[in-house]
Amino acid sequence: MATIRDVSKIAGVSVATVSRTISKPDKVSAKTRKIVEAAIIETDYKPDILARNFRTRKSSTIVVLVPDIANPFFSRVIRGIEQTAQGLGYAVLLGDTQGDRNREITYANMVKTSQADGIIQLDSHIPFENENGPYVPIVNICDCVRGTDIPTIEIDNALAAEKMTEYLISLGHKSIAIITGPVDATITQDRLRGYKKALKKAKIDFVPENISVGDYSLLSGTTSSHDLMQNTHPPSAIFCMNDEMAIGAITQLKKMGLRIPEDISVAGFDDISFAEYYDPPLTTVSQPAEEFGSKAMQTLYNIINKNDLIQKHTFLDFEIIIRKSTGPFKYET
Amino acid sequence: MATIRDVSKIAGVSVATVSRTISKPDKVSAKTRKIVEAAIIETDYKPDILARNFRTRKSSTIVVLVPDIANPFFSRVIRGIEQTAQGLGYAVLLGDTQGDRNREITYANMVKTSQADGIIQLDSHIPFENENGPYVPIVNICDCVRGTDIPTIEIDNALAAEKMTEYLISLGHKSIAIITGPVDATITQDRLRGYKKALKKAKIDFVPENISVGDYSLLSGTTSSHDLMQNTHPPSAIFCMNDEMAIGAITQLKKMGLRIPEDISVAGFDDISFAEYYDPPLTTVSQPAEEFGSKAMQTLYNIINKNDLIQKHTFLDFEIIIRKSTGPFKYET
DNA sequence: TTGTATGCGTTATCAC
DNA sequence: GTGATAACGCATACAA
Repeated sequence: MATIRDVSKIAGVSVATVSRTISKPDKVSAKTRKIVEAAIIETDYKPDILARNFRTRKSSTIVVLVPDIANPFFSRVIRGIEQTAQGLGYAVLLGDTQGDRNREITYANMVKTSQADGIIQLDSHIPFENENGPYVPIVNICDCVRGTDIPTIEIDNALAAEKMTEYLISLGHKSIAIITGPVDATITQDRLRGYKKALKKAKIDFVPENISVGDYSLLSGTTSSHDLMQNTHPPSAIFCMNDEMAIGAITQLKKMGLRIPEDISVAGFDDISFAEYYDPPLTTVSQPAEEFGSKAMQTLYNIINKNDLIQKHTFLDFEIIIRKSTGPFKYET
Repeated sequence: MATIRDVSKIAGVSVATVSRTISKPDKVSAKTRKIVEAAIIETDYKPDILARNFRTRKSSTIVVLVPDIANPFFSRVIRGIEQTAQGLGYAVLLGDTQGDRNREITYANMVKTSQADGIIQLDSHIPFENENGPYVPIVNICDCVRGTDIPTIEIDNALAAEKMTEYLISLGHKSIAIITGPVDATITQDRLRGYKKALKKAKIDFVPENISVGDYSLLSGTTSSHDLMQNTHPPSAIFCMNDEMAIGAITQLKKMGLRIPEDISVAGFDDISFAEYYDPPLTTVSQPAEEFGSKAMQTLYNIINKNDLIQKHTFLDFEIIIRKSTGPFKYET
């Protein structure tokens, strides 16, 4: 493998000039630049990235912290991150944390040791032991932490939940249950707030019984929906905080002999690819998953390279997708 | 940040001894080891990974090449890789190639430049421009290249397809269509072989018309199944090479007014989590996705570290999962 | 078992 | 605009 020294010898210039030709071409005269470039080709010189990383204390690598890569929504986000990272010359280290805080911290430490230049966090934690540590480039997406000045990228979750609830109300539903994510997550609280707001606007009493806490899994959709139907006043519509739980719920409700949407409406969140292909096709909130990733990577890039165009808070658009899993409320006959 | 020199001063030993204490503790006397360890704690010394990587020409990082991370089966495999990699002290670089050969080569070059120590390839290419280049630790999984000596981890795809086809035949089906993946993929050819073998054993003529080439997407399941039903002799069963295409197919067939499985049977491959929750629940071939990943990482680790226990060819178990999307063949009434 | 000394390949500082 | 040279922090060959 040719080194920078080999190139400098062949080009008849110093190693410094070769280095400059590569990283700051405008600081080299056109003439010597040509000579050096020729020598680089002749020697088939490839800069030693490890040496460069070591010297510059940069790795051109970012780590993405994800609770679970097998979640279809997250994997789309990661695809968006990866595509944009490639374009910007960054590699993506995968940090599947399974929600484990220690793993988050382990990965976050890779930034402190310069193994990575920044972090994209998809969960609603701050992955540091103490916030007073050294400055770490980070952006928080999808499920954002409140009360910090960490740049975030999200949709207006409260508004999205409000709109979906309003839509269900517009269909005549008055007893609308909701299957949530983990209660401590910001995203859960935001969406719950939107849900309650819509109820209040429609002068429908909020019934605590109508809330069931899920964990975003298919299974939790089935168990939660089953539980909800045991209520003294079972709901006529169920709003799930992701599509997996909605699909789990529909499966369960069908098993109980209910027809969707004639007997009960079900709505989801995310608009994963399967939503459209389900039976019935799922009414849901569509989120721009890839754009989440791409915007996050772009923002992180700006932070790392101290571009002053850092937007502290980016809101992306969501869309209510109406399909066949929701329908008008019908009184029992 | 404390360096190895700071530690050596405090401990009153040479930097070499500190270095040894960390990487080859048994080469240091118990007494000095204690002293050094105390000094490490006192200074809160953390080895500079970048310097170490540079010096040792190793990165403790592997790259995984995946055609599409958003594919639920692949994301489970990657989860398996990542979990095992963490345990072995390796970081995982994500290489979403979108099937692009140039991207594969770009990522593969990271190994040649020591930015990564090895590769796990999930697609059926060899990610090198020429095979005569320097030796690169690599393992190939899921969809394996033939005729190379690259270690592979796979299920017996031909056998799995044969068994599933046999099962459909046992239900009385004689016109069994198959929706494949890309024709040039090893996995497609293997499964096709198994399918044909089962037909032959049952003395059923192979009908080229019964093959439709898909691309593993939901959409291709719908278009392929639609096409197949236009055949002069439409099939009474469709075997799809993944669950997404099976779900796409069922959606399409239902739209055409067909009942599953009364009018037509559909089987998939992979047993993704949604398979069980579909309506009807999908008959499919279950593959141990996480185990694929974990076995691959373990094997790659052995190769990188030249453990002699490298198994060139690992076969994992599959299982035919019979659910409700397949049923007995019924003559038209 | 331990210490000394060297160098890995690059970038950055400072002269010229 | 260019060159000489000093780091960067570590691991290791070799000497002791």
